[in-house]
Amino acid sequence: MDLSAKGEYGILAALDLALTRDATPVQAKAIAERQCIPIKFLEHILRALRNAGLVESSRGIHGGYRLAKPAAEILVGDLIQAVEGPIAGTHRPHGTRNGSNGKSLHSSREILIQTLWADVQDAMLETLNKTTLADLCRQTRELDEQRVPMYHI
Amino acid sequence: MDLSAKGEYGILAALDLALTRDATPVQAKAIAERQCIPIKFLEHILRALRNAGLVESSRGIHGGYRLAKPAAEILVGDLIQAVEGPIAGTHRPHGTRNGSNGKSLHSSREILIQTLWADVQDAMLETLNKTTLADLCRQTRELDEQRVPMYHI
DNA sequence: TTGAGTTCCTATCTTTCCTATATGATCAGT
DNA sequence: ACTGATCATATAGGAAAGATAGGAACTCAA
Repeated sequence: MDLSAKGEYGILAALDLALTRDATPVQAKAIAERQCIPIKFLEHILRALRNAGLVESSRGIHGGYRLAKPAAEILVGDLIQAVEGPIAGTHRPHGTRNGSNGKSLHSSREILIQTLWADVQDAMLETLNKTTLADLCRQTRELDEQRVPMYHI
Repeated sequence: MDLSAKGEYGILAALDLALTRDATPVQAKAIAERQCIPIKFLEHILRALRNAGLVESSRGIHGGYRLAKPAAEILVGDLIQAVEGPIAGTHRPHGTRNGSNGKSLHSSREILIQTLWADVQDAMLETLNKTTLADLCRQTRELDEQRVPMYHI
């Protein structure tokens, strides 16, 4: 039950955009270098974020990416789902593969498990949606403040 | 974020053991047929459940499996973790792969994400542990009672 | 208009993990 | 000793994840 690389990259990329408050858009290349993400892989992730309406892009010589809304309005669950696909509603119990007959003898047990797992997914989503991108920004700055001064003394 | 076949099979197998109140142990073959699980695959799962101390086995001609404790004391989270490995404490952020130097520049962001995901795992586990095997038994019987009578009218 | 730099898109490759199977060893009872 | 079950390890096959390749489309500046 690990977080996928895709998911982690998505959060890191969005966090990078949120922390880089700049007039000009941020280029994928810059994000890739700062966050140590393979550039070609990052392009897919940024496209997913863009298709989900979380990020805007502009092309051409001074192109790049920026957040489509304030960081406080972007939930971590939005980022994960944009990149990894929807969390809920994808589970097909192993008995539902027969296309023709809808008999499904074991359905009661499978409905049970399906419901149980739906609860798990809800809990995951709820937890992810407790944190906004703005929260992550603040926490990042707090952590950095605790660390960087160590090297200045 | 689907439930793996392993996880589903594990729950189904345990549920089968719990519902089959019998003096003699239940054989893997019987479980496999009832729950539509490939027998050889089921053997792995039953072994995992046994190693976790959730199930007891006896060999020989009248061998088979039975629950090692009352169904009310077996949590669904126990079943899942027995079969799929521990849910928490496995995540390695993608920057922690360098064996030698412990500099880890991006550590603040990665610690952040790691903490966030730990919360998600906790939420999953908490949800899974809200239900015991005995609960699943009761729910199964309730669902079956609602269904079977339909065919008797 | 041309060229450079960027995003956008599709396809492919590589690796890892999941599912399932195969084979045989080990054990218990008749 | 024979039968029928669990136990253990190895491995095949396929799906998914991770990463890469190549070029089309677009924007702006010189």
